Amino acid sequence: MTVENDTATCRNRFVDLRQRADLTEDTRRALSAMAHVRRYHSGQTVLFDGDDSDLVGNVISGVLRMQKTLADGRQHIVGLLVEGDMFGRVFNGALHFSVEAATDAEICAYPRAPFEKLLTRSPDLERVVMLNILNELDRARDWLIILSSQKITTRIAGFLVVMCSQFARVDHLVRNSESGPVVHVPIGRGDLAHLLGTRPESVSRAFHALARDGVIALLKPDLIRILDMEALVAEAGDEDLGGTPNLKETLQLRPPRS
Amino acid sequence: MTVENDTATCRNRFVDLRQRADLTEDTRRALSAMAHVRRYHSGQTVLFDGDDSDLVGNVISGVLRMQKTLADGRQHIVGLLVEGDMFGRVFNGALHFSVEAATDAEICAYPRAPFEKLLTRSPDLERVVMLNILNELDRARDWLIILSSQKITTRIAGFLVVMCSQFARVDHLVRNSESGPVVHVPIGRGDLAHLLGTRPESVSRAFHALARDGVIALLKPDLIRILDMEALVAEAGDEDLGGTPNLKETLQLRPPRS
DNA sequence: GCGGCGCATTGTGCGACGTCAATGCGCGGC
DNA sequence: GCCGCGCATTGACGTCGCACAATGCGCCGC
Repeated sequence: MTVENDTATCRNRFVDLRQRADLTEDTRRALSAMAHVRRYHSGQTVLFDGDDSDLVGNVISGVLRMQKTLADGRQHIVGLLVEGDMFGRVFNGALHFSVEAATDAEICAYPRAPFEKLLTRSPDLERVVMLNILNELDRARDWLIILSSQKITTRIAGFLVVMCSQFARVDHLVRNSESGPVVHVPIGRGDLAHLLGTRPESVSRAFHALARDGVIALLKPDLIRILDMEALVAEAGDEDLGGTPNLKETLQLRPPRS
Repeated sequence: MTVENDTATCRNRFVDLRQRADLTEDTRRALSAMAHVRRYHSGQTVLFDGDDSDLVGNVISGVLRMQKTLADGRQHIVGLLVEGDMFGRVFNGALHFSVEAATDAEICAYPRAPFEKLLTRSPDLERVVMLNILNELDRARDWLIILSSQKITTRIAGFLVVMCSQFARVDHLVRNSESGPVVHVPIGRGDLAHLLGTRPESVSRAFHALARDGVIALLKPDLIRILDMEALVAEAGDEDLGGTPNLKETLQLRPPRS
């Protein structure tokens, strides 16, 4: 059983709401009946800020970014959505941020009204959605910790740790060589700077500072090999690694305890 | 109809889960049957980090702080809980932070298992809980925006704006005089510094810088009058004020459209 | 192959925050 | 009323990140 197979299994289980094993056959059928797949190119907007959107959905492939538009026109990224993540408003009004494709992306969309209706009468779906939102909340709080530091190197290190732990289930963690795991950063320096609340120049400097210290190696601007995970975590402020008690497993790319 | 009466009405509607008008009589009765009120003194721990807690609840009075303990012993506050806020894990495992009383506080606690059971068969409660979590998520994202700036004055300004908008429903917004609203900061400089990811000295400096510019007035360390809301919002980075489209109403302490 | 555009990187000066240390202030105990 | 502790505040100094620019690099269209 290779790493690739595990990853694939993982993806099958989580990526598509309609195929999740923890939903009943009835619920899956009802979801399938109302689902439709949409494709977006990098840069396209999926949902508009303030939009009283009639759409909920989950990401099938690619990366979406959630961003707030400030009054002065600047935009701040408040989170990334990767394969399997849900987005859109359930139950209450307008979005407080817009959702755009950070890469070419595929989503599975559900019209809101029937989705809510199904949600109300399907405890299994309710549970899945609630867990998804709670997970999202945990991720947001992890970001809070990362952003609470104002040393950029710390933020970058925290970002990389989160990429390793949270996104390991999809293929942003490309492969595990003898030198250490290789992380794929799915967004450019500019977006990353927005995400971390800084400037592209500082992001670049922080990456190269970590590289000089032998903590990481920059294979390409968007491909980073982690050489010294321990040092990276220390640089990230010795976080308790929040929602990932099984980080060590993840980093070794062991299959999660099933 | 005075401001105080509106506020009181508001509090009756939201503070206690058992009394919420958007729950059915049956659900309220079931909640009451399993509820028990607990009191905590400032500094006491309500829930421990990593605790596989069997408790969910909501705050009746006072302020709780959610904080992560880092590996090196430092603690970082990831959010505050005020009257009406819910806390605790629904459906899945351990907490990723501890919950402590920031002031003397009263909570209404429910044992987790029966609460979840009730949740599964009560769409009205499900909706209330889900909205609560979504609200929490929005608040976390507002914090993300605030923390994404590393200018401390901006963070402080953002904090004050959030205090005005999000906590206006409880009495942290003390009163509205001719000179402007007065905000009660329910935590000390040290905690505030933890919350904003900085040091008490910098918090102090930022407050006094805003005071020098005539934006706020420091009545007491924990009592702040907003003299120039427009300047404060501008200083906060011209945020779109996230989840508070009715901020202007709130700041004028008008009753919300019912 | 060539040119152009966008993105990443590198260099420099200035301003802001952290650190360390000292002082002021308020409140509760005695 | 007095004392002492904890918290808030203020000051001096070093470091780090931002602003502003310039340069290098890769990719795409022509």
